[in-house]
Amino acid sequence: MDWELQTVLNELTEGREVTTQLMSHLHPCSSHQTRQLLLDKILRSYDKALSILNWNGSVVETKPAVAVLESSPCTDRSDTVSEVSDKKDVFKKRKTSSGWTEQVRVCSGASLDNPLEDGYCWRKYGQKAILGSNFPRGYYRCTHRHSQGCLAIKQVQRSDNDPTVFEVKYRGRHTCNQASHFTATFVPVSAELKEQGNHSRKRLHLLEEKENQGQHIFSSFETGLKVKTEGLGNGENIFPSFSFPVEPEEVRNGSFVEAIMENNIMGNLSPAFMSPETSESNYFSVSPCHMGSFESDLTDIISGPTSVTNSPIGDLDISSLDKLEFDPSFPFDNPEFFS
DNA sequence: AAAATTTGACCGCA
DNA sequence: TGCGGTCAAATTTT
Repeated sequence: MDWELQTVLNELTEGREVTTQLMSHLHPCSSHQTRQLLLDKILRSYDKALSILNWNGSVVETKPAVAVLESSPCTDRSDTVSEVSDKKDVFKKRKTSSGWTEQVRVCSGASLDNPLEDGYCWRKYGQKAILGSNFPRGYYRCTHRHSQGCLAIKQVQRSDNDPTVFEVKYRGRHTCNQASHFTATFVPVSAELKEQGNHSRKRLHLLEEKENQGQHIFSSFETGLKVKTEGLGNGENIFPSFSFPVEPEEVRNGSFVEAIMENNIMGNLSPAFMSPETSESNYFSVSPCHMGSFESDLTDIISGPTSVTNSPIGDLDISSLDKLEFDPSFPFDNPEFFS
């Protein structure tokens, strides 16, 4: 069966199941948070299904309003469109709004090149030399594009002005399970910290360790990590990013979440990982001395917001419900989180 | 063997 | 026609 059709069916089915769950939670004893989570879950499922059937549909409407650096609006001719239209004429997907959901500037002195790991699994599908740029632009799409119909893509390009800076542009929405998993984990953390006056970043960006194009030049003299978030100057920074020293492997095998929980919620998170509360540009660095036992293998830890369209609320899924029910320390009782 | 990356070809838009 | 974005075969990595 066509993967998109299957995805639509799955999402609609899930929406129905979650709706059923919600019904059981309409009892007065059920918490408001739980009901809210279920509602968000439902909306997310429908949103995903609709986004496949019609790109111009509710996706745009339900996207969190996020300021975007549309420095290089691209055409609407994504591979998604062509792939889909090649397979099924009934699925005509076109975006009316061009442009990238966000742009993140990521600095790293350790390993500077290439795909910036951000908690999601990306598959590189192209690289292009850009006119006027010293460095090529890498094109990535979500690894789960075909398996789960996740349409998120990103571009990574090293800055000409500052070669230690990577400009990452995200586009599309992470609808894969991976997205749900991460947002569900991080958002509450952020909410709690915000409540306390600290302001951490929600998302992770980890630099991959690949070396090419001579980035060793930089890695030899700088190990500090810096993250700069841009394009979020709408007053409400929906993507306060979050940085954390975790090896990419941990991200992929799932232990990453545990690491976050242990190091952040359990109170071991270094203040260095906390981002200053600036609505326009979040910029902080992580000194190697904060990395503790991680530092031997950890060459890069970079953080930046991930796709704007990954609404933290909307991406919550059953895994977050599990946390709600089984992890008393999880700050779900924070009203801000559900607002 | 499977997954991921590389890289030249191809395509559409300006 | 050139450029940016994507495709897809070949190659590399896991």
